[in-house]
Amino acid sequence: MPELPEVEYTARQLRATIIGAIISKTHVFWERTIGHPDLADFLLEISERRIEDVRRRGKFVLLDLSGNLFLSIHRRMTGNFLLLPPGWRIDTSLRAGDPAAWNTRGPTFLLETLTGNSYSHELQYCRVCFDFTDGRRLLFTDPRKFGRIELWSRDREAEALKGLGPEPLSPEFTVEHMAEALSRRRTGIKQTLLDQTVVAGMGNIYADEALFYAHIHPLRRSDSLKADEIQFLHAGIISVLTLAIEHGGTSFNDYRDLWGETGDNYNHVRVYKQEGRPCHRCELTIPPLSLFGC
DNA sequence: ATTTAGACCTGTCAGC
DNA sequence: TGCTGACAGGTCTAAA
Repeated sequence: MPELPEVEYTARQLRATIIGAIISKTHVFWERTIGHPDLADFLLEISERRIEDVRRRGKFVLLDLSGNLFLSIHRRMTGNFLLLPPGWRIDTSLRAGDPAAWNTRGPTFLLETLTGNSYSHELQYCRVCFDFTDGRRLLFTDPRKFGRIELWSRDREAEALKGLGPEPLSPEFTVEHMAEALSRRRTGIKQTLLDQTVVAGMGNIYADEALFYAHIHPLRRSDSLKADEIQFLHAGIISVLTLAIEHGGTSFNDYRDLWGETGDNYNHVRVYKQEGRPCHRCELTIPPLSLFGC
């Protein structure tokens, strides 16, 4: 479940590897992965585009393309990128629309040179494949099919990304902004942190971690937080995200980097899915949510 | 305007 | 062993 740090890390890897690459052909194996425009226009418009830049906004990876276009890619739960070197043969005979491609687990890849390699599990779930003119391939794999890829004109970026709140690691993310947003919410503070209009890029892991940092219970009503608590929480969000980026993201099960490797922030998580383990702050073990203490 | 429930998906896992 | 059902997880839409 990639959140901001995982997306940032991936964006950096893509920036270092695919800027300048030209898309020669795109294969779509699960049509609903393409969210905009419709599939026919998507395939028509993306052909022969050069990748000019790689950006990140919230949990979106943005690929700027020649012709004033950009791709927005949201991995949702299980989406991942894989960059394959030249020489991999894949069976592209299955296309969106083929019952076999729609109803089974995905295309069959013929891996002549790397049989039994660590990628095989991922390849089974390839939903979209971008072929580059230099022979490399960028795959979008996504077992649960929730991920979305959209193609937009760059003048319509605001429309494509509408509803996204401030970037937590930029100056636009202020304590004042958070205080204002929290004062209008009566739900639990964790749920508010997951609202992308409040702050872009937070998910389950880093919401939990930031709240632990600030000594705030996840179920506290958002509008009950005092000024100093909001200040701590603001600092906690920035701290846990920055640290996680430095560690290359957190892998629990699905997250992989561009080469199929797991991140190592798992070893730095304090509370997310840590029930029953020793607390980093007191001598007790971490209790279930309802009893969350120190 | 905010909040909640349902939909989208499929691998995993507990329980039988 | 094999089956069933619950569950996870981010975001969007419709309904409250």
